[in-house]
Amino acid sequence: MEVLKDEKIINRILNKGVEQILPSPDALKEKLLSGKRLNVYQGFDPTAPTLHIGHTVGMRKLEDFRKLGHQVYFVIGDFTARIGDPTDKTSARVKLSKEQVEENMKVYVEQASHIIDIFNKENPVKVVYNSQWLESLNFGDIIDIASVFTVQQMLKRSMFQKRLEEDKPIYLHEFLYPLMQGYDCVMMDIDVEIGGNDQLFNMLAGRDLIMNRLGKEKIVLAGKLLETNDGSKMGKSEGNMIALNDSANDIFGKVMTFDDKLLPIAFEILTSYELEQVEEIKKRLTSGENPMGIKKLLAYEITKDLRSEQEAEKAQQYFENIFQKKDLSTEIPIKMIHKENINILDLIVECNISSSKSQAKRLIEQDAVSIDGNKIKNWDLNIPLQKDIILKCGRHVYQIKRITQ
RNA sequence: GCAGAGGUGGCGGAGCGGUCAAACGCAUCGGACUGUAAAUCCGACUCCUUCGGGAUACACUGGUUCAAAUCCAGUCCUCUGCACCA
Repeated sequence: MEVLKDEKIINRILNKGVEQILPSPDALKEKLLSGKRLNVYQGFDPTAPTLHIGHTVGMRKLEDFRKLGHQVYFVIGDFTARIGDPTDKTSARVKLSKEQVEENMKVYVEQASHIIDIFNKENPVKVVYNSQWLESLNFGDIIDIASVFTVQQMLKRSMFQKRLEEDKPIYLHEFLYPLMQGYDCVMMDIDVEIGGNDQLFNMLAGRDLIMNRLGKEKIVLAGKLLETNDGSKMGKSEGNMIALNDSANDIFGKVMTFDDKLLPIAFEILTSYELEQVEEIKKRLTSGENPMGIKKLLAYEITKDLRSEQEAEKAQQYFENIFQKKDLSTEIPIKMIHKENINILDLIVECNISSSKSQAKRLIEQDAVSIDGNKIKNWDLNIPLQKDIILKCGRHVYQIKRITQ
């Protein structure tokens, strides 16, 4: 396949959502203009049962490279996942079993295909598993690789520093993680590696190794992370981590809980908006426009890319009806109950809103629960299921239907 | 191996014989206010309950006591220092 030099795409690769490019943006630009077909990759460790929205940032970049005709590798880090990346962890990570990892990676390619045209006819992406080469390394090979790095180099990492200060253990195998990632690069003869900025250290390790082994300079492209400099961010701990297997309604809803300050960065890294359009958004925000409307636009864009236009439209309607107009008549998740009547506590537990009856009881005491719009005050209430009812509990809404057998 | 310090709820971290389901902070969840934003305020935050209570919990296992997260013994684990350096 011929390599294109589309100015617009190249510009996007170099600037949009980029935190830093090493050794320099010019070095990358030069390679992109050289006409040579580059080997580009990002690794995804199957440590969780689903990819999340943070992963899509790199995937969009990969797609741009693919469009230009470069060879893109979608690397599933099935081996590295079992070791555990120490990045950002102030304590050692529990190692995953081979079975867990296999279970997790099942859906990764399918999910990624929403963003990357993996099976494109002209220029398909190569999906590879790093256990393919890492599993067969022997101790001699590993020592060989390890000899390229120094302990001082490893200890530079801030989270190792932190653990040293806190007298927490650093296990030897944790030093090996960047080496493995570096070895991936060598095996695929990588020209450009893409990853989040938190992956910088690991990616740089690969630079050293590939220089040592193949005598060539790998370019590292570190993407921006979804956070603001005052600490607002999206993540699991914020409760609004968007998993790629979330429903359209959930994706839309979770975006709506983003902190306003995240809007510009979110448009830049999570949507297909061009940088000029992102500037436009920023202007609208500073001009005093209600951020809510802009956030809806963001939610729509993200939902559309991850699902489809139709689903995004439906999700927006759902959101507006349920949460803004407080109209409970539109489509809401349906829960089937096989009984004629049910205790309110059991019902809440059935719907997975809370995991225990005690907790459900507390929710009722806190005025969180309503049925058909009426607040529930007593926890010993029996709910007759002669007709469908609407259960609302905090931000969860369910329509309850009875199944007659 | 020796010596010292230590292991408390999702996390950090008090408590050091009864009033401890465990201070305080963070995170989380509800409510108020809103835009399912932020900020702020209020409340909740082991499980079960016939709502009176009950059952488990402070690394593990035993013991002492009317009574243990708190005292004793053993076990496991972590950290620090020293020793060992094949």
